[in-house]
Amino acid sequence: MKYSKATNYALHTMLHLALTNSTKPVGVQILAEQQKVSPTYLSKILTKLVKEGMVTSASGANGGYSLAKGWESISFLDIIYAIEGKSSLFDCDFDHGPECSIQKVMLRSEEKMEAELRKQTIADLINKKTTT
Amino acid sequence: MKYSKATNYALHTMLHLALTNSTKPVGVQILAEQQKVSPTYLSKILTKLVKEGMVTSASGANGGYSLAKGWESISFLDIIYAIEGKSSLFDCDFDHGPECSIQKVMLRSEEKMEAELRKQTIADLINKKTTT
DNA sequence: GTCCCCATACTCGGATAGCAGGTGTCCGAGTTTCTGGGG
DNA sequence: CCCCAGAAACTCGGACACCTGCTATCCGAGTATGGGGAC
Repeated sequence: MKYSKATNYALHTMLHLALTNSTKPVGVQILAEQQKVSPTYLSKILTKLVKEGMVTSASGANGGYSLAKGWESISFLDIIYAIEGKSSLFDCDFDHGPECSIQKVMLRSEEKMEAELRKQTIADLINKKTTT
Repeated sequence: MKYSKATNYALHTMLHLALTNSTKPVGVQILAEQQKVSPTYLSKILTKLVKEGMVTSASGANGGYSLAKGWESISFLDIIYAIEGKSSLFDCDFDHGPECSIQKVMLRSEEKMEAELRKQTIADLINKKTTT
């Protein structure tokens, strides 16, 4: 089990957008060059973030992506959910009674991680001096 | 990102073995029947647990698997590691400096979950009356 | 009655296909900008 | 000098292959059991 590379790209892109605090959109090619990814692939990933309302897309020349309003409150968990989906990490689809004690343990543990990811925002990283 | 089904099978099998507190080994067919899985597939999974020293395998007639000594201290995390591997959930293989601030956040969150999984043992579930 | 041997049945374990989801790529549609000619 | 039209360049977005890793299966090797015959 691993987080997908797409999640990594999404997180780094969000951080990059936040660091370059530009009012103008940033083109995909710039962002892709930073991470050594195909621009078209990164575009596909960013589409998901747009649909979640975290970033806005601008068409045409000098177009690109920029952070949406209220981005300061976007947490790591929000980004991960946008890419990986909101479903639980563990699904016990057996039929042993209404509640599976194992699943309860797994979900409780997962909640611990999510709680931490929910506290951490992209904005937090900027204050601490970061690497792109 | 999801936990593999194999992990689910492993956890349930461990719980089942712990509940049937038998000194005699339990055959794969019995265990597989409980979870509606192919016996050969379950065998493959249990092999990993054997290599980690959590269960012991007995060949021959009336053979099967049984919990190893000291099983009371086996945690969820031990089982998950045995199946999923011990590598981190998140790998940032870029080259932006020696430390990736994003990865640090991810690892810290992952640690929260692992700490919870490390506290939970199979033996804990038995005391609380469980479903197979 | 006791011991030994053999056939049997059951088990484990590694090697082998099938499939799904993530990874990556390509091309078409749409939009803003810039340039150049005409008024 | 100002305005409008057209072309161009750049962008986004959905649709299409590839490939690693999980899921599942099959078959061979090994071992403890149980029965039967000999002593």
